[in-house]
Amino acid sequence: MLAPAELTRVFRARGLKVTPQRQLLFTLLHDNETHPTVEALFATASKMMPGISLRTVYQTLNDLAAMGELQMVQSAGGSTRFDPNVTEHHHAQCDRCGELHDVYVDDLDRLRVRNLDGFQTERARIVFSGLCAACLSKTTRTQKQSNKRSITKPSSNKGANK
Amino acid sequence: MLAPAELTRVFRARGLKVTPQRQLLFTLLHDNETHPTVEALFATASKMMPGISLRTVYQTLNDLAAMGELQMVQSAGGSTRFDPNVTEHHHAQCDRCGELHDVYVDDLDRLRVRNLDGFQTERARIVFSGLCAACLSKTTRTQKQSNKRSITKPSSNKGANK
DNA sequence: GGCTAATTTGCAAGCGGTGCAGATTAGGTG
DNA sequence: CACCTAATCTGCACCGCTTGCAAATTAGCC
Ligand SMILES: [Mn+2]
Ligand SMILES: [Mn+2]
Ligand SMILES: [Zn+2]
Ligand SMILES: [Zn+2]
Repeated sequence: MLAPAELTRVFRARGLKVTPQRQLLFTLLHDNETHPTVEALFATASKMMPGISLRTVYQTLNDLAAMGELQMVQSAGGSTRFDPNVTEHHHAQCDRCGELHDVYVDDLDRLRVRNLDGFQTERARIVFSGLCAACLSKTTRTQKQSNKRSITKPSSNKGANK
Repeated sequence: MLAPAELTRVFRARGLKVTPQRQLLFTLLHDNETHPTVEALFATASKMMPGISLRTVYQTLNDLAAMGELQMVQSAGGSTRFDPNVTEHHHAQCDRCGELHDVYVDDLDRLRVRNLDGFQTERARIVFSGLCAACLSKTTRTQKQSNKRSITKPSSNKGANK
């Protein structure tokens, strides 16, 4: 997602108004890696701007998503999450705490996929699930670590974290 | 999912009753590759057993899912789909007609995943999206085929379809 | 055939999300 | 700066999917 100042420009250029509600959401979303739900954003926004409407949060997020500034992510069973990271990436979701973490896969096109006969693939989304580092350490602190094998071998990770 | 006769045995062994409603759903689900929604199953079931309750369909499907006989698949925006294929597989969803097709990936563990630091992956689910063969042919029949490249190269597919 | 716990059913209610219409306001105009 | 108007915000009703609940029914055991 673009920075608030740039979004402001883009909105005005399109004849869209830059309201205080929108400005607030721009800043709440910028560089936000928590994959927040509408409710989560509404809660935070309400503290800073009492009276803001839940409807407005829905509206603004949908608009941003339609503009390609946000990605919508449906995680099982819950409400839609919004992701200002619109670069190609995937997610790892913790079975215990439910948090989503960004992961990056470079060699997706090397996958051998069977049974795709005739299907023209445009995108692929991967969701890994398991236990996040935080929940894992809470578990192994008390109980002996079972030797489950990861189904993915992590790459060396050189320069992975910018 | 087990065959109806075997499910009957399993249910009785657990002290669960094998009602006509359950038996009907067992057969409707067996070898069903359509990834039906509750509504779809309810519609079909209603024709064969007028008066069956939507609530019962929900109940039974949830029970079967909890027993590991069905996989629940959430596809964006709609209702949950149920999948009697509980072998490890993935899905290709058509952007136009919404249908889900099973696909198989053998070399998932060869993926290089960055940023997984500490996450213990148990499962990975991939959803490919694009256009299915049927929708694609309807499109190319009228408009010149754009030379979009698939992001996955299909494997040779020898013996892929059992 | 009778008993009883499991199941089914119908309906109300919960939850996430959207349609709508009246009140409000950003931002352009003179 | 005051004014105008289209864009926006708000509150509320409502929708689609799913679950909770309790009364009525029934499978499976004796
Ligand atoms: Mn993300
Ligand atoms: Mn499937
Ligand atoms: Zn966690
Ligand atoms: Zn299609």
